Amino acid sequence: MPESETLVPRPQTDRDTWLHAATQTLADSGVDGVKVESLARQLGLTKGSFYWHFKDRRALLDALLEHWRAGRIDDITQRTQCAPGHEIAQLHHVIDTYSLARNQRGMRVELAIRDWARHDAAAQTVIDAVDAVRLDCAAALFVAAGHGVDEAASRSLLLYAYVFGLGMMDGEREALRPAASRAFITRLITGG
Amino acid sequence: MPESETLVPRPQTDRDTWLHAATQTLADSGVDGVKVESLARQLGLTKGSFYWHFKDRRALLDALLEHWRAGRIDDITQRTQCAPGHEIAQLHHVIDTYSLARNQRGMRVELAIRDWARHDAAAQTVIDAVDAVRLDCAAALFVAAGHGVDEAASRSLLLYAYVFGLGMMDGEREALRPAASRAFITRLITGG
DNA sequence: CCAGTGCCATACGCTACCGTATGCCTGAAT
DNA sequence: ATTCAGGCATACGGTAGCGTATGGCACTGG
Repeated sequence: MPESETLVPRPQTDRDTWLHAATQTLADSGVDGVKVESLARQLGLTKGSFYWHFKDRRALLDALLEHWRAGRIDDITQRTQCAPGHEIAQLHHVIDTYSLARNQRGMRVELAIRDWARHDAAAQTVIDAVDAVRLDCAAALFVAAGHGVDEAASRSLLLYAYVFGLGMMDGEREALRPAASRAFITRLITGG
Repeated sequence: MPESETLVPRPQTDRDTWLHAATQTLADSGVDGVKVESLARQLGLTKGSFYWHFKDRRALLDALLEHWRAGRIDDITQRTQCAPGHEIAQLHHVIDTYSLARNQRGMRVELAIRDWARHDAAAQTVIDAVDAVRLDCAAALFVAAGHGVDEAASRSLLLYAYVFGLGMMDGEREALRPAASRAFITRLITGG
């Protein structure tokens, strides 16, 4: 990843290296797997580097949360915009995006953070914020498609509970589910 | 907890004390929170006791998994039997059992094990076995209610993905969801 | 040529675990 | 009463991780 076209003399570029490695480890092993010395070994560095970029381990975790929050909210607002009349198709696309296990890495990060949030208030706050945006945007699409407000909220909740529940149950091997089954479920959720 | 009415001279009763405490900690803090010395402190004992009952920490975790597996499968087979003609009502009851957050402790244990299963093969095996039974039993109910086999499988998957996804998203505060919303979703899933 | 700062390595003390070795105590069998 | 095993405590060595202190090195501005 180049990521080298800024005018400013480039602040914190190596900080992002640590962040990226931490996110990867989070996805693979959960929060408790994100250890300073472990990441240092993995990056061919030492703790000396880490503690120059971050105050302590908690600062890394907080930065990770904030980065994820911003990225998710951007993604959601983008993905839930569409031309009038295509709302249901857009919702189908949202479901596919999550359950088709392309970008399965995103799902693993998400599940790791959700689990983390069960013991950590900061992570829970981020999850709540992201979920609120997600549910609001999806409900807006349902409303635009002609559903009532309450029904729109219910369907949105079902939609996200389903995709995350499926991500949790299916794990890697999602391709086993026949496409016809996924399509049936998608139609049931969206009412399309 | 008395638990003192057996005829046999009572094998491993204190072993179960460790198992129970471990399950509780698993629900509260995840697998990585289940530590031998931590549990010992919590029980007012020492490691000497633990290593008499268990070979090592892994043996405790395996026992925990096996205990959970057996309990779950018993529960499922019980809960999915019903008089002919009441299949959909029974499925509604299954959904309520999971999502009504009574026995929220069960959900926390379940989520902790599911997260654990992402890095541990033994836990994944148990999860797979339990899920297979769950999906089969639910699908059998849908079939008995008159649905086709494929649709029954799809609805069963949606049912459990929703229930666990909701448990993951809602966490503790499930009572916030209006009953009407839950009822709408339940009808959508079961087709009732 | 020198000072200063960004970036990193080395080395240290501390704590929390795991697992083992061994000793103490109590109750039941003989 | 003695023996013996169940059930637990104490004590030890070993590892992994956190955070700090400090030193080195490269580059840049003066």
